[in-house]
Order: sequence, then C-alpha cells, then structure tokens
Amino acid sequence: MKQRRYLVPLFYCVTVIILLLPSILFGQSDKNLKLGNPSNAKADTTMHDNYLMEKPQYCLSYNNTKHIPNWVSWHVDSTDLGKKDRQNDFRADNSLPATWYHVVTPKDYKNSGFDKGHQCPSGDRTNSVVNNSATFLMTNMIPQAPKNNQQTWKGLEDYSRSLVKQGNELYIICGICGQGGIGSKNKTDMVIGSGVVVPAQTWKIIVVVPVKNPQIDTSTRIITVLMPNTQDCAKQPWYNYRTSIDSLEQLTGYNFLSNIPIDIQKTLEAKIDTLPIKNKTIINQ
DNA sequence: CTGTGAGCC
DNA sequence: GGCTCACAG
Repeated sequence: MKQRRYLVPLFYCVTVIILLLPSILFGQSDKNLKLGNPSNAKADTTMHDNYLMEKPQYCLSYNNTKHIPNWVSWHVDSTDLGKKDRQNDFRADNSLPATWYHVVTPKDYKNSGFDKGHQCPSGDRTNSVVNNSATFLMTNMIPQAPKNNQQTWKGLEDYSRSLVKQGNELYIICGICGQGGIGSKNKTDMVIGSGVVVPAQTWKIIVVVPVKNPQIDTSTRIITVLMPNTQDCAKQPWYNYRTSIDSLEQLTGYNFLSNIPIDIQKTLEAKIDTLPIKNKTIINQ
C-alpha cells in the first residue's frame, strides 16, 4: 500500500514532461507556422516549387524553379533578442533534397547588383550563435535591391523589433511576387547568377500580440506592406507601402492567417494599418 | 578575414 | 560616434 503514495506524483511528473516535450525539443519552432501555411507547402520532394522546410528558427516554402523561398514565416519575442554578433556566414543550405541539382551559393549574388536579402532577419535571431547563423542559409535569401533591403525593408525590421521591446510578440510572414527588379546597376534584371529569380515585389505581414494579453481578436494590430524590389523603393518610408492582407491574397493566391477563426480572419485581412509612425506625417497617396 | 560605405538614431 | 544592413578584395 505504501508505494501507491508515489504513484500520483510520479504520474504527474511524467505527464508534465510529456506535455512539455515538444517545446523542450524544438524550442520555439512550433510557433513559426502557428498562424497558417498560406500555400499549403509540404516537405515532399515532388513539391519542388512549394517545398516546406521547417527549422527551429524559421519555416519556409522553397521554390526550386526560382531558387528562392516563396515565403518565410517566423515568430519573434523578447527571448529571441540577445547580444550575439552577426555571424555573416552566408552559405548554401545543404538540407535541400540531395536529388535537386541546383543549390544556390553566395557566388550567385556576387557582382549582381542585388543584396543577399534576409527574409528572417539576422537581427531577429541574436540570442545564440547557432540561431543567428541559421539566418545566413541561402534558402533564407532573395535578390533584393540594396535600397529596398538596407533602407525601406530595414526600417520595418527595426520598427518591428521596437514593438518587441515594447512588450509584444510578433508573428511574421514575408515573401516575394512577380519577376524583374532594379538593383544597383540601374537596369531591370529577371535573374542573377546561375538562374536565381529576381522578384518584382516584396511583401510582409506582421501580427502584433501584446505579451500580457496574448489573444488574437478583431482588434489585433496587423501591419501589411507591399513594396517594389527597386532602388526607387527608398523614396518612400516603409509605412507608405502599407496595404491589406486581402490585396496580398489577391496578388499571390495565398491564404494567410488560415489558423485564425474565419470571422476574425476576415476582419483582420481587410484592415490597413494607419497608426502614425514616429510622429512623422504620413504622405497619403 | 579586414576594410569600406550608406543611412539612421 | 555607434549600430546595422551590406559590399569587395
């Protein structure tokens, strides 16, 4: 009879460990795709143009015709932001299926007039060397016009991290559409290197969730942008490129936020963020 | 690897 | 000036 007294706490401990196992093993990786998989990508090598790759740091749909991701999805909160240095170890992603001939390397971007533009930013993964280094895999890069990448796009990335520091967690997805951009050589390029497609536009959706009240409802702030992959992009700040998820769905054919209840989803997808940014006047256009 | 540059706070 | 996005050699 005496042993039975140990059974209850033992059962309790085992249950807790089993329940926590996914987060112990995978950290935050389960959050990276939490709001949905907009193109129904699958980790199936026959899906060569919509191939799902899940990493602890971010998830993506890879396009082996374009040799860039269709979209990259991740989650950021204050635990992701640390003090680890930018690793700068751009390199081929050898976790692509071995049967696929084409693997993009940094060489494909050399002297192209386009940046190796992070989708999941280095700056969103600074809590460990391993996590930061993972953002430098080439499957997380697109040929991005330098002024788009280093100015307009970076402006939104910096603003996003300021929201995290103010007590929010973010669910972010971004990607590409179309073909043909204008880089530092001041001409339209359709491809660079050994056939890496240059997108015409870049888009991003940020779902802002206060950590102290982490529910997603019709009042949740959504920041959606769509900007040209050109040097002219930087003539406007990021907040002048705000649009609705509805318009992005029409453009891309994707279904965003599909894991959110449909009525909430519809309200959120119609919204265009209008919050003034940094007290600057927003130019209406 | 080091050095350089542009933009922004 | 310091920080962060990069580039070239």
